[in-house]
Amino acid sequence: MSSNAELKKAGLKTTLPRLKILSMLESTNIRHMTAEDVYKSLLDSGEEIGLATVYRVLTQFENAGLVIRHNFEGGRSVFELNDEGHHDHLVCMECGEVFEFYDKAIEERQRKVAEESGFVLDNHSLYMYGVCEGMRNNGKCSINKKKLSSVLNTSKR
Amino acid sequence: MSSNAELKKAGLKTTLPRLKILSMLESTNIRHMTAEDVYKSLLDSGEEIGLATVYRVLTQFENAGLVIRHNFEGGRSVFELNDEGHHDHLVCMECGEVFEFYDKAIEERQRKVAEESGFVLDNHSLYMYGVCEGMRNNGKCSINKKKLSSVLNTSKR
DNA sequence: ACGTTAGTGACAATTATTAGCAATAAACAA
DNA sequence: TTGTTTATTGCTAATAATTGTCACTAACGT
Ligand SMILES: [Mn+2]
Ligand SMILES: [Mn+2]
Ligand SMILES: [Zn+2]
Ligand SMILES: [Zn+2]
Repeated sequence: MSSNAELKKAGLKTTLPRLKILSMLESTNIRHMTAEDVYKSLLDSGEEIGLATVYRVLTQFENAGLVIRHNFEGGRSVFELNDEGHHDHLVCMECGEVFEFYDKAIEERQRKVAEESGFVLDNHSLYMYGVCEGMRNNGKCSINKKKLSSVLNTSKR
Repeated sequence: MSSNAELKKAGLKTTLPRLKILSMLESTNIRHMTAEDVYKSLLDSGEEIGLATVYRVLTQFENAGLVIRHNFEGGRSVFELNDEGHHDHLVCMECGEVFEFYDKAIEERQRKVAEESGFVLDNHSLYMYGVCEGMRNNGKCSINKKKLSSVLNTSKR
């Protein structure tokens, strides 16, 4: 489906900034970005969009279900396109690499726990932090460090 | 063990502010508090401690393993005493109530997933968000709302 | 008690994010 | 198309949470 149609389906007027942000998210090879990452990425490709607009649009996308917002350690929000189904995250504290996974057993147990506690679940986040194989073995990760910097918390950047 | 000894064991000089914060955390019936909650709670009991000191001390406690920092939805850090063992959290988005749970199966699957991905795990956080039974049934929760306000994100307060 | 050094308190500075508002640009009917 | 309406944008200013600075104190060891 075209970005244009995606926006329409989400009930959002198809404006230039929204189109640019959405198609950037769809074409980038970095799945998890902060608002500022998005802003800079657009700047790099010659698109001038105000930072405030980026924040606004990302929040609108979140409410529309187009993107997912994450609160990894470190405080700032990280966004990813909501294209694949639900999954959870493994974050390397050394290089910032993010591995995604889905574990049926975990999801089922979560439902069970919520049910037993009388909760009606809306959503959940499971973040696991550690050190990836690459960083342990040869101190270098398979993916571009610089680009992923935003996932690491401030003290480590 | 006395708060005094706890600090010593953690390698922290036993100062008045640290003692007050630690013993407050040990005696309060609110397990999850923001830095400002801690600050105000101390003020209420007549203890004057600078907010910056509260932030500093909580971070020191975190590094020493005395407290755990949480990043629930909404952005701000929430702290709890690291006295019981590890557990995960169910947060009610209506009233802010926090339920704690521990699920062996989930923990085991997490270890498995990490291992398979080549990660050496350091820690993890599993937060589930929903609506608790009390809020669904009669719109009122079993615990003091005002005191828990800090757990809810800004837009809902 | 005394001196050394880490810790504190008040306040300034940052960082991430949001609010306000005049200028634009979609949508849509004429 | 063109004009009208109204949402959206791009500044910039404002907040909220947290951290940095630095002179003043208070622990700790002697
Ligand atoms: Mn993801
Ligand atoms: Mn807890
Ligand atoms: Zn999950
Ligand atoms: Zn757990």
